Amino acid sequence: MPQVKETPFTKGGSLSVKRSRASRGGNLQISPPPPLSAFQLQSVALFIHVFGALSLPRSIGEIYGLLFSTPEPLSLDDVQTRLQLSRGSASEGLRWLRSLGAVNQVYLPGIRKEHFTAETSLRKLASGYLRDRIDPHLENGPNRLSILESSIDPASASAHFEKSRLGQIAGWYKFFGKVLPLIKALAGKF
Amino acid sequence: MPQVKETPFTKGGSLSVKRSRASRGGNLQISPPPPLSAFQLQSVALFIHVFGALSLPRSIGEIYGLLFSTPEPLSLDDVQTRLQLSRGSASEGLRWLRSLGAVNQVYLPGIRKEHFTAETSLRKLASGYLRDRIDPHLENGPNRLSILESSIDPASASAHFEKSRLGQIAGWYKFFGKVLPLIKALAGKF
DNA sequence: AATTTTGTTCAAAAAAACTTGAACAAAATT
DNA sequence: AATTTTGTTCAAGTTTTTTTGAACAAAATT
Repeated sequence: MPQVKETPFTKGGSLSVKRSRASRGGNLQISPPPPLSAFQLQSVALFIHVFGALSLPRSIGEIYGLLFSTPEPLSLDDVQTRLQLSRGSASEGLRWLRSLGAVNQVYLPGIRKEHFTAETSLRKLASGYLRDRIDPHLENGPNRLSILESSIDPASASAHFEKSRLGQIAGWYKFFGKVLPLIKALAGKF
Repeated sequence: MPQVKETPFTKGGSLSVKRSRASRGGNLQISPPPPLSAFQLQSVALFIHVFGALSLPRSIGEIYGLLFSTPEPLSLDDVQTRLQLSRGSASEGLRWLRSLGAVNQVYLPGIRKEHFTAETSLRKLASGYLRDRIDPHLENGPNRLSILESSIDPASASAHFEKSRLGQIAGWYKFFGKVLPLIKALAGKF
């Protein structure tokens, strides 16, 4: 049954990082990754947990946690080296966070690399999450309902029961149709 | 990056079941599993999808979908044979659903096996889910916040920034503390 | 009290999700 | 236009989650 992972990083006091290495291309000279501050480490742990509650992968929590706890915008490379994760994870994780609106792209004058910061507005975070992860399911609702409806044989003995179940589901969709906008609106006030 | 599985069962028209067998103990005589009606099959598909949106396992969606679409209470064995899943999955899935309050236990006079029906009250479903899967994280909030707070070195240059982040998170917790009860209350009206 | 029925548990197997890193593409610099 | 820098993609590898099924436990029936 479903549950949230518990790892060294997630537990209160742990202050070290534990992943296997990746060093760019043929780069022989690796500058030592800048160690994370206590605040950064705790933030990363916190967000691994929070994102885990939504069944999102660890790397996403790590990345958001790092950006959240760092005043300056960070580049892909910064994220990769500081969290010791692969380029692939860093890239895809950042992209996912960006698409959700949880991470902002910052253009620094005179610097080529793209840089990123954490979006902290609850309104943007909530509406991004709902838009990307929940709304699509609701939009499918009417379609799914009609498929279900067409599977009822009106002549059968169970037709009455089945129609009442159908009504039930319709009510649920209505509920979410009302509640989600409400949540988005309320999030704007925090 | 995170996504929802797409399987034969999940797609619109598929009307067959596809899992490897399990037949009780040394039972040589297997009665053929009663085939699911079109309505049941579509319901199962629907709930696999809905539960999948919450990253819950397929078997949970199947079980709830079957109970939802069946007028009579079903026993563990009924569930197992009709969905062609293992005893273990059926047992654990039912237990999980029961603990959430999404499935009700029904005692049928004169019948030994426990029987189950789907709970369809939105209020009970929503509050069960929130209670089991979300509330625990919020209860941890204050604790996590204080850990984070204690990781700030007040003398450091970044202390100001870090404190503002801390305030941010505190605001988020407050938001959820307000919104969750509201959702539960609203669910009662549907 | 032996047997049968019913339900749970958990180690091992299977499936799904996540991560890695090397190959590729695109853009900027030399 | 060659080279370097930066970023993405995706097949293969790893880890985690889910499922299976056989062993066990508990209760009821014979």
